[in-house]
Amino acid sequence: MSDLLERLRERGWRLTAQRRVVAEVLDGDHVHLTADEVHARAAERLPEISRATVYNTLRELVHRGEVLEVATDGRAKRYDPNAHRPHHHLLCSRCGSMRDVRPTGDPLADLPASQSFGFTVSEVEVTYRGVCPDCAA
Amino acid sequence: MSDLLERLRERGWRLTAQRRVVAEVLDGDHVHLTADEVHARAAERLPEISRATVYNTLRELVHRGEVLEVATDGRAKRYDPNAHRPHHHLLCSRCGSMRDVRPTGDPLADLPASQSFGFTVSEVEVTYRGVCPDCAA
DNA sequence: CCCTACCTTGGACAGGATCTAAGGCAAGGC
DNA sequence: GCCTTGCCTTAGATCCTGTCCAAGGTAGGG
Ligand SMILES: [Mn+2]
Ligand SMILES: [Mn+2]
Ligand SMILES: [Zn+2]
Ligand SMILES: [Zn+2]
Repeated sequence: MSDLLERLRERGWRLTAQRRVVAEVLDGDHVHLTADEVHARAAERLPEISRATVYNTLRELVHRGEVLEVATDGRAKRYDPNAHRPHHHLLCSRCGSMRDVRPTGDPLADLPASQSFGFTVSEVEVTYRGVCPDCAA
Repeated sequence: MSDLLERLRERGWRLTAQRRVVAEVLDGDHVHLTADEVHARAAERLPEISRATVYNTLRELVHRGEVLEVATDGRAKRYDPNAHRPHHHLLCSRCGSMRDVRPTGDPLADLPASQSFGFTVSEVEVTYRGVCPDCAA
């Protein structure tokens, strides 16, 4: 993730301790943390970091395409560092845990022109719902 | 929609004027209203109806499977009376308007077992994003 | 080492949605 | 028809997520 910070710094981003810990927290596979979870984990390393800064940093990382923002139902949005390899999600309807999945096939191609209603369609998001092994036990 | 009310009454639902107007407002194709929009339209017919009752009624209709609840990013949830014919959505990323779509193919079948992570997968939701004709103009 | 534009901070604020306690009313039983 | 009772509705408080603000702090180019 440090190459991410380096990349952003070259684009004029100031490298602060707060941004560094947020980036460090957002690392790994199948990571889908809420803003408050990011804040809690960042605060373990940098206790004085504020909620506002976490929100600001997440918003900018999303805006620059480095982090994905995933809305799940009524709950808080989740932040996903795995933004560079497109993927979809498998969501446990009991506990809310998420896994990354890469289904076969191209859903974008499955939308016939007769169903486009004049929209310029650019993106498709697929969410599978089910019960995870832990919740099924 | 009156058969819906009749069905619910038989299951012990009290038939009140408030519930009737909410059900009347939620009728038609491509209908995806927010709770406040439902409230506004219901209030045209029944001015004293409260926001709380609209929320209560919507929650119960969703819980009984008569109305779909669709979460769109950061905005308010939308309520969709077209719950009995499964479908997916095409969402304008500018204005938030939605259309019902029925893509070809079965995305559930596109999730290989190797990608299921032990989940019991029961449902899939596909959201196409784009720009609607009005917003493109 | 300075300067300044950018960044961080706590707290106020806003919108969506839920909860509460008090009074209202649908509908079954007489 | 009218009572009764338990469900329903209501206004307003409250909660949660996320944004905004004004004041002070600091990264990093010169
Ligand atoms: Mn992911
Ligand atoms: Mn729909
Ligand atoms: Zn689970
Ligand atoms: Zn639009």
